[in-house]
Amino acid sequence: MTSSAYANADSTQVSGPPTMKEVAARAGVSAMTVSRVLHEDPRVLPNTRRMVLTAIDELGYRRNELARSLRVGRTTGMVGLVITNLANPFYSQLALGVESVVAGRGLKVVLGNTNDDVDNERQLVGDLVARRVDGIIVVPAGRDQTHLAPAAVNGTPVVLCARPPIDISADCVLLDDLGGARAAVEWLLRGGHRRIGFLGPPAVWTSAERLRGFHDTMAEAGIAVEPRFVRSDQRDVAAAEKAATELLGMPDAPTAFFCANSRNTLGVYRAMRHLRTEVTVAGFDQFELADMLEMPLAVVAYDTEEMGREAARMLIARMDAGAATSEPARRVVVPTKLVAFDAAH
Amino acid sequence: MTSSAYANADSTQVSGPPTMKEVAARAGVSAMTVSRVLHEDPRVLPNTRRMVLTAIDELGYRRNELARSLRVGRTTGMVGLVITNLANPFYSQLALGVESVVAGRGLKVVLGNTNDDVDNERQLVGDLVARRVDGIIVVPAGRDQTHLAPAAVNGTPVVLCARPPIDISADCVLLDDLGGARAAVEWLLRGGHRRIGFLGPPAVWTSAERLRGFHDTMAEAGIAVEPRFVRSDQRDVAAAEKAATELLGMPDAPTAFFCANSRNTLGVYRAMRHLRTEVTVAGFDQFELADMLEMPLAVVAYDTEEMGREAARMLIARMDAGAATSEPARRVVVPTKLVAFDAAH
DNA sequence: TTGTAAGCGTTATCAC
DNA sequence: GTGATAACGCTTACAA
Repeated sequence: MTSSAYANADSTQVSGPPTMKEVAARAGVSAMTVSRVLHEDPRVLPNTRRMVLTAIDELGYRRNELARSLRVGRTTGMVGLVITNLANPFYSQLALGVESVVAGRGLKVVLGNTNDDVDNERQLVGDLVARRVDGIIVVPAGRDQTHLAPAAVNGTPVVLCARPPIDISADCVLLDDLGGARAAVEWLLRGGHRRIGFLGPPAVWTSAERLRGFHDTMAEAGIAVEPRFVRSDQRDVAAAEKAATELLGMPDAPTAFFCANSRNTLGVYRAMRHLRTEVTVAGFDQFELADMLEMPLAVVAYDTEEMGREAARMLIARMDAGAATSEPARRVVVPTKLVAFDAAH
Repeated sequence: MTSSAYANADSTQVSGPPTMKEVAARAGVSAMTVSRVLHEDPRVLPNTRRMVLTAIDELGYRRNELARSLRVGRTTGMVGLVITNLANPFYSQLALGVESVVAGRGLKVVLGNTNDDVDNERQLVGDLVARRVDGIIVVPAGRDQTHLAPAAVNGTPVVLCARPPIDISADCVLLDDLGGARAAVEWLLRGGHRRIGFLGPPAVWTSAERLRGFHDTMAEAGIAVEPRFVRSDQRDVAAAEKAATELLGMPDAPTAFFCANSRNTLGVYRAMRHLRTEVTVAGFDQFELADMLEMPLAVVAYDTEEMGREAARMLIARMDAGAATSEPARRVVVPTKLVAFDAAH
């Protein structure tokens, strides 16, 4: 009957959420008995139990999980997820995958956005460790990963995502960037293309790998890559369109492009439409309407959510093993699949 | 010199992260002095300070924020964010907005995904309260919001997002669903359309409002809405395409559609292309390539990230005011803007 | 079956 | 300047 608000109003000052002691007092028992009821200890008498439950209900009591984990030892039921940019669908799908696995274990996700800034990342990770999360999944922003080393995080399990560990030992889940790039470029080569351009974002590890795949595959086919056809600092569609327009305006322009992400693919499409030309594109990332574009197109598709799920599984495995384990770091590679679309319409 | 790992190895058993007491012992001072150094208390002697800092460094010590918030009172520096589906760009942008504001205050975001299930939501919110988050932002999944009432969350500040409070008092940030819908339908009417279809997802509040805007505007124009032209259970693009195809196959088919979200807009576009017809569409949600579709199109655009930012601002205002305040619940409406594209290409 | 005491890691308060 | 003590809310170990 009495709501929590009224119950609190008894005291002169609002005193925050009700505590176990208050419940105990109201039920006329000791705090331990309340604790036992909460733990479904079968030894408490049905009567006592009922009184405690009533008091809990009346006060709107909830056990303080912070205090609990302080006493009972080390596990807080929270895992940290440190990503570079939530607005990017890649990362939000990753987050979804992580969340789904982690929630299945009753764990919560504490989120951090780094904007690809290593200092933010260092700070965030430090904060998560200070909050005693049970593990951390991070998409590392840069080459400096010293703050992710086991010693730096007091042994908190860490799983890297999308980019590999550098100078530290840690589990990681990677995408098959190299394989995907090769498949894409081979598709262009099979189409008879020889003058192929590359468009990508500034070189984080991922796009560097994709560029490497481009170079390797071209080299193996005995085709020289023209440096003027390689552009890799387009962060958004507009920049990509501009770069594509420039390349397409060159003498002996490329007849095809390999794009390291969907923003660049979209940029080429826009450039092509505006110039009323036709080019062939193979690009990383599946995207909405890819099959409807009037352009010979293939995309490198993959399951981002699965990457997140796998990262979460690896993390949980480490957590279960306890910091004690010194199993060598694992590395899982998520496969890619080339999906080609007809230009016909 | 000595790394945390080695320091721990002193004891027989790995004993978790180093504590303040261990730092104190190593520095030859009391725990209080360590605490004071951490608080930059000017009274500690430079020498003592240095010894403590050294010990901290050697042990890789980090203050336990959980224990800290237990002692120092109520604030954990975490806010809960409970959304329905992270994979939906709407929610990930929302999350980004929330994160950016909240991070500016040194707060962390604890994430929860409900999949639009009220039971999940209830559970999640309960969990967050048990973890003593300082506030909660939630996109409520259903009409039953009793678990979000102030009493149910022990007075933890709650801000609702995208959907209004029902039978409870709470701050909220809404999108101008009604206004956006009216603008969209008016645009179609100005284009001379009379037989207009409606396509939308199953009726959560948001799409119900958009449907209401459709009906209102049609009624005011003195045009009868044909029930056979109203379909609202398309959850994805494929279902939307199917529905659109059916409507377009009817005798006296619609010449235009108002779509309650981008998935339905995309479905119409696909149907149109496959049927080689032309229809006009006005739809909620901005999306990539909207300007490139060969179809007379207008979209209702809005700033999702700003919604998140606003929600975070409201929450922080409540948190600062303390649970004590009984200011009436505030309601902020984020405006929409109609963006029309030329079909010309 | 239930209660008491001690302690998890930190800090406010009051001594020294 | 620095330290002892108690307390935050809870639970393990032991006593009654």
